[in-house]
Amino acid sequence: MNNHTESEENYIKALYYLGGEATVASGALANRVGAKGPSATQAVRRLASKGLVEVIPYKGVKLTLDGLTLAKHILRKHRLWETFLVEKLGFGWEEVHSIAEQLEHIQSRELVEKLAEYLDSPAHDPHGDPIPQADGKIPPAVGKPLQQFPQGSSLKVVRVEDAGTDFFTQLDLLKISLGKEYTLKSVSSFDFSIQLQAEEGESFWLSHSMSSNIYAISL
Amino acid sequence: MNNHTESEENYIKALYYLGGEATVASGALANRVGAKGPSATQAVRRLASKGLVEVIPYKGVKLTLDGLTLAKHILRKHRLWETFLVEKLGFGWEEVHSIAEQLEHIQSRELVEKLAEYLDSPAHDPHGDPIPQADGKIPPAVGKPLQQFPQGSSLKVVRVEDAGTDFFTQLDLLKISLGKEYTLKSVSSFDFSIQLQAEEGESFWLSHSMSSNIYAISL
DNA sequence: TCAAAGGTTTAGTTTTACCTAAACTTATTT
DNA sequence: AAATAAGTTTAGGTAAAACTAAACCTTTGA
Ligand SMILES: [Mn+2]
Ligand SMILES: [Mn+2]
Ligand SMILES: [Mn+2]
Ligand SMILES: [Mn+2]
Repeated sequence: MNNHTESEENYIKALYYLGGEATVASGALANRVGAKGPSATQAVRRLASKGLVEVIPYKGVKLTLDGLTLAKHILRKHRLWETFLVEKLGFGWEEVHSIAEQLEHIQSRELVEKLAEYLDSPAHDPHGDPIPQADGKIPPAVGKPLQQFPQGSSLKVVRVEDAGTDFFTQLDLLKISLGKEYTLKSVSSFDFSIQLQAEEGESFWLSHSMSSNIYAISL
Repeated sequence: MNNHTESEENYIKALYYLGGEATVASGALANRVGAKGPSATQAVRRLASKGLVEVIPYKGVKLTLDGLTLAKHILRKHRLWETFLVEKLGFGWEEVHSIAEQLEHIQSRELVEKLAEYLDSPAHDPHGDPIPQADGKIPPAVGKPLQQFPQGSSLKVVRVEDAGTDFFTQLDLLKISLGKEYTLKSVSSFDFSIQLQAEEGESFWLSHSMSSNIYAISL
């Protein structure tokens, strides 16, 4: 009941990402793990025989309680490792996801807890995503997309979507990072681009595709 | 030419452990990786097709230059991770080997080098074993077994053999660790046990099986 | 020298994990 | 209600990585 392959764990994590506790179509699952339909059908059957998921043929797949617990544990490891890579090793936030994709499968309860302690039991990873805690509780996802703030608001960036390398590069070019504070000067009603103004320094415009992946709280 | 499975890497590492650049019998290899003969024969054929080893049927297997390079790189990762686990996360030196056995397979050149830097480019792991450097060079293995010191020598413990959990537990009970200095008071000619005396504190006896796994340099 | 012993490889299975092509369900549209 | 489209599962393969049993080399000792 405890030893899972890397492939199994990736399916479990995908299931959690796509549906949480809800039912997910096998095609969506296959797509998420980068496999074809029949591979997912088979994989899901292996998982069912281990009690990690429930399958209703032609209807969909759902995590069991055991599956849910495992999913959150893997996500915990993924995000702790991302935090380690950025905070301790000095990686940029765009580089860590693919390495954490490997590290999340390392099996050692003691390692996870020692790592968490070493990082001061963080509640959020370098992208602002909540890190599931050892007891399975998940801190709330903070912030809302920049669009949802009215003109003139003071806000602080607290989270960014993992929208690929180019997105992160653009963030770096614009010197946007978690914790930065801005005033939302204006919103274009033509293309929904947004003008931000930092404490000191000139203001700049953000395209809709950029701003929709940036989350903030108001100050 | 660059992506290897965990199994492949374990065979390569075993080959290096058993023979270095020399030829190794398939049975010894199988034994080392915890598999049966036929599994090793097959594995070794896969490795040969990737140019990592040379096989002469019924004679033995040998690492190619590529294989040797890979072996040292895996060992580098193994020992860097062991160092990390002890130095940064506070693991005991008996706990780290099995976790490093997993971590050594994480693939990211950048991660290895950032980790090494974070640890101040150590030359030796927590057991005193040399860590292969990025360029493939291997620092000399330091120390010689306690038996080889004459009575009255002043010595410093610099390395211990990985002789299993019970050995490490015993070391901990006796408060022996790397860097500790002792005077070798006497050697029993009956059972070859050794009497050590720390700077301050009472002296104590070490059985031959203990002392033969402890390496030191003279001061 | 040649026959037994020991070690290695071959042959044939199993499980995981992927694939394509074909068959089958379900949902939608006429 | 029937036909089509979309999505899912079945059928049949392949490759890695392990196993057991049987055949095959090599070495050695009578
Ligand atoms: Mn990530
Ligand atoms: Mn993964
Ligand atoms: Mn080790
Ligand atoms: Mn290993």
